[in-house]
Amino acid sequence: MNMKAPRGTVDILPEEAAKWQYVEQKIKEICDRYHFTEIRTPLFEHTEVFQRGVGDSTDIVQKEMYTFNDRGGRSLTLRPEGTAPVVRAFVENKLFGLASQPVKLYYFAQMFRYERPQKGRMRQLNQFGVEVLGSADPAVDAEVIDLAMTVYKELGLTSLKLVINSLGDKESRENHRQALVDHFTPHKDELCEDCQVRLTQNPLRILDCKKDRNHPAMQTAPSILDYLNEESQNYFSQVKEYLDLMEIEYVVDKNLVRGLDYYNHTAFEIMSEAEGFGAITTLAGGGRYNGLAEELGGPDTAGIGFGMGLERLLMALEAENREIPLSTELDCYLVAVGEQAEKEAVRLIHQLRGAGIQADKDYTGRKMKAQFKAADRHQAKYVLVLGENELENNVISVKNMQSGEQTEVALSDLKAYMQEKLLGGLENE
RNA sequence: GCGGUCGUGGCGAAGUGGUUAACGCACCGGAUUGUGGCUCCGGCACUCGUGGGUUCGAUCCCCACCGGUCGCCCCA
Repeated sequence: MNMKAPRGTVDILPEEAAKWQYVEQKIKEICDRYHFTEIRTPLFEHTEVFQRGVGDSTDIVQKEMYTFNDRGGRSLTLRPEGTAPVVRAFVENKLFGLASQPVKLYYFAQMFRYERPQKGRMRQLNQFGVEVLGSADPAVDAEVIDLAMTVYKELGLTSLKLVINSLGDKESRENHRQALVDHFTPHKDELCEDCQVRLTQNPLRILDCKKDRNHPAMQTAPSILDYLNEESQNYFSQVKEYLDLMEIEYVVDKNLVRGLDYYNHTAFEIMSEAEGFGAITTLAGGGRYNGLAEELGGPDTAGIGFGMGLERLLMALEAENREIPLSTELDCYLVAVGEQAEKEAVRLIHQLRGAGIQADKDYTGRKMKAQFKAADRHQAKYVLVLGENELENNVISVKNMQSGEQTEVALSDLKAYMQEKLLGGLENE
């Protein structure tokens, strides 16, 4: 019997989940400022969406997808990335017809990739992502990159590296592809196995092969940047100009290729340079994908977006020792002794909660001393003691755990008293 | 998919082919018959990842599997 979480998956427990909430809330707030709105798409799609969208020759489609047949014989796939589903939804729901263009979307979603897990690589992973459809303005490329960088910066990360490149338009890509084939074919036997396959399937990918990195032919390989036609060159320089205007630092890496077929023009990656971050340094990656909507059955629509790994974001925050502000205090803990008191406690606690006050009590039958310990553990600001003495007089003892002061309050006044103490004025701490 | 390494209580961590598997933290109870953070005392491992095998006997030896971890490939 295997009752463990499947390989490459993890449970996010309350303490950790609080960090996620903080990060997600912060990101949503930034999206709001950039005027992006949320989209939620299904966890799985027809397999063809990814085959056509992401590309058959990609690693994702070839070996990383969680694909299964449902009871109706349909081939479905747990989404391995976010762009294809969002573009599919854009096309299917005819968002290209909306009055407000471009359509600026963001999502938080689980992704699934069948890979060998390691630090920063899960089989189920969480991504925040953004997609802008309906504009081929280079300022949008810059805006999307700016948004990603802003998320990291506002969360406190500093050891970042933004890498950009241009893959050019269709014509530029085809010319470059041919040049690559011509260049590497004479050296085919000297390349690694993977690259020999890439030579015919996707020669562009040879450029970011780490095994063949030092091959002499690599140094002299034709750069995409030399094959950009005028329009593509112009586009790329405008993107860079906008980044410069916003004072966003970047480096151009002509070997930045990105693994997915749909990319053209702008491609970018954001990496962590924090110490001890591990072998995997990519925090987010994205690019432009003009033509993808058409590939998925819609009108020719320009698009750009990125995916940001949230596990890796949390790791980066950890690596840079960024404290996540978490409130762990509890307003009040109710200590009840005796059967009657227990009953009254239930009524009171319900009342306090209804008044906007955090309240909790013991449910394990602990003695008074142990209940106080529990209150301490929960970092309760106040402990409300209800025992026989209090019940007799229709009062409750309110103890300030920090000062140690304790006073009696009439049961009928408790709600108002606690509201005053906890929610009343800013003068209370 | 490939290679290295690891897998003992809630957590951290000793340990030996052979009767009761150290210790620390946490937790529970008591000293203190209604009050926390300190101290003292006591309690807390009938799967030592799982399944086989070797052996008179295995947590410790061997094999397989599962999982973690680090790296390769590639990516978030």
